[in-house]
Amino acid sequence: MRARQQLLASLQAIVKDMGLSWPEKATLEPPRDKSFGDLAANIALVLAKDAGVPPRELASRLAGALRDSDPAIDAVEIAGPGFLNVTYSPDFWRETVLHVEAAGERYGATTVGAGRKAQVEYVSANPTGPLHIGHGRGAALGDCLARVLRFAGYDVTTEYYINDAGRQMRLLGLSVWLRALELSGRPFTMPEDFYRGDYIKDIAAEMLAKDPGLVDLPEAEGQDRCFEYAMNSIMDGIKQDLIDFRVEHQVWFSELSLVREGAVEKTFERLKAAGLAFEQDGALWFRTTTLGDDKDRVLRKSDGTLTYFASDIAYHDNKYDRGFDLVVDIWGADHHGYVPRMRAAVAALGKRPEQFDVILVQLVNLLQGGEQIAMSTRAGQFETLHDVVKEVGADAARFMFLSRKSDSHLDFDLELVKQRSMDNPVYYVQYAHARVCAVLRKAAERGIVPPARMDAAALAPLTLPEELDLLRLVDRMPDTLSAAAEGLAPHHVSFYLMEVAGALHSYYAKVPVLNADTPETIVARLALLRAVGRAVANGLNLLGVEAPVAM
RNA sequence: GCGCCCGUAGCUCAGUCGGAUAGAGCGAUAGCCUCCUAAGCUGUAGGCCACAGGUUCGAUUCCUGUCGGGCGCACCA
Repeated sequence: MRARQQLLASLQAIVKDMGLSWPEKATLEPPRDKSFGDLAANIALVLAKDAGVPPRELASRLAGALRDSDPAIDAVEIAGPGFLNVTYSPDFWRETVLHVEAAGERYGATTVGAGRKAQVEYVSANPTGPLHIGHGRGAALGDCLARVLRFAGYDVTTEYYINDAGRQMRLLGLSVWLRALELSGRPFTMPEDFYRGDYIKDIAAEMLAKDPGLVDLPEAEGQDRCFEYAMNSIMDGIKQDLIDFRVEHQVWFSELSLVREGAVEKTFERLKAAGLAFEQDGALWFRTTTLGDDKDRVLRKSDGTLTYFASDIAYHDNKYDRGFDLVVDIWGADHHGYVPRMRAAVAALGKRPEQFDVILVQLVNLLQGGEQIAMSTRAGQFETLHDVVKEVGADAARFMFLSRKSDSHLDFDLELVKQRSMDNPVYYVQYAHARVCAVLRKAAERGIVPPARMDAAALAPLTLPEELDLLRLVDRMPDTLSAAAEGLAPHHVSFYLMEVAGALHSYYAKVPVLNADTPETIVARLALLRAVGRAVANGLNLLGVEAPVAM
């Protein structure tokens, strides 16, 4: 926000001149009530004690200095216990259009990330079956967060961790193998905990069609082959589902590769050297209790196999080795008990707590017309991400996922998501963009095209309160986006867009653009709409939602 | 039993580092197309911010406790 930055600079200079230091608790923010001006500062309240002056008196001194310091400021008022309510001039707000025009597709981008390397790991579902709706939420969130972080100046890498080394994978191979035996009429017994989904049978049938001799192989080799084939087949499906959902992963990282390269053993040595690993009851333990966990954790089980945790530590070690300053993991909320031990691991690797973040995504409740759809293994009921995206479209699904904060439960109602109402705000926002485009298109048909770069003076006809409101909103965009990045909270983007869309629809209904009184007013209003449309388009792009030019 | 998350309008949810009179949509209800896209706009009703204490100039926000809901508490992943 230009206004915020400018005011911050002015106030900081004034406070410094008074021989005082800028307190951390000072805030500058748009007040709830518009009559309180454009920005409210609590600096006098926070600083009063240090200055040894009552808040209102300090506020009065600051106000005087502020009025003299910046000609763009129209008014400074002292309110309540000592707030400074600052109002900027209409000219100042009109310049917002010029800033949008200059920045174009980059409008809203900031440099708060300062080029720091960040990694976002998300989805990372075991390749034992297709992605379901819950994975979709994590996928949308991770993908959007990556875009938001990039826009805020981070150097972001997106990654999917493939758990291809554990017990689940052996079980997958076994399940396919047994199905293959079944399909070939060979004797077999199904254990309790094998994978039962129909896709397992499909994979087995597919393998037999290509190689009927499969079932004649020795058991170990057959199961190995089944595992490899099944995993690749399922991973291909997962990758395609993610592509269809417009979700990007730049790196596909194999757990098995860590084990094979000895990275896990190397990590063990590291922990042992730090005195954090010990043997007990035939197992290798990690003393996470000294680092905030509530019990110690096993790394290598007494049967010699590794725990998932062991390779996950090695994986995170690998991440930091690749130079990431910030590592963000997105997990299902049912894994929250795993957080303390991972934090302990990161600490053991010598990293600061702020270099590691976990976003826990709450579960998704899939509904149809208010009725809960059972997430059973039974096929056909839109339980997979693929089916849901096919049914409601990527735009609506993404927007729905991204308009809740991640730690609240999400009711995903297929009927509502298909509806064109405010229950499904994606249309509301997209419609705002389409409307802007429609007006600009119609203007062009009449031969009216505002210059790509407006002249400041040509914006003077923008005097209505609604127009200044729109400009203030657009000016706020960079702040909103950087807050979303720093808070790892993409839902701020969605809410911001709904607010902008609301202001635009309201303006559209109330103020004629093409039928304005003078040609100068028409051009100025077109330029305003174009700027608002640009802001909406940039925001939608961060959500990975299309900004249609017509609806 | 212990730990984490949640509790804000009838419903679904926002509310940033503690700020001024508590926010939106849906639903309810009353209106608005001779005029740039009605997938829209304008009004009205609707609140003990779960409850009780504490911290301070000020608490929906921070702390403690209680109640209610969800999820964890593996040599599973």
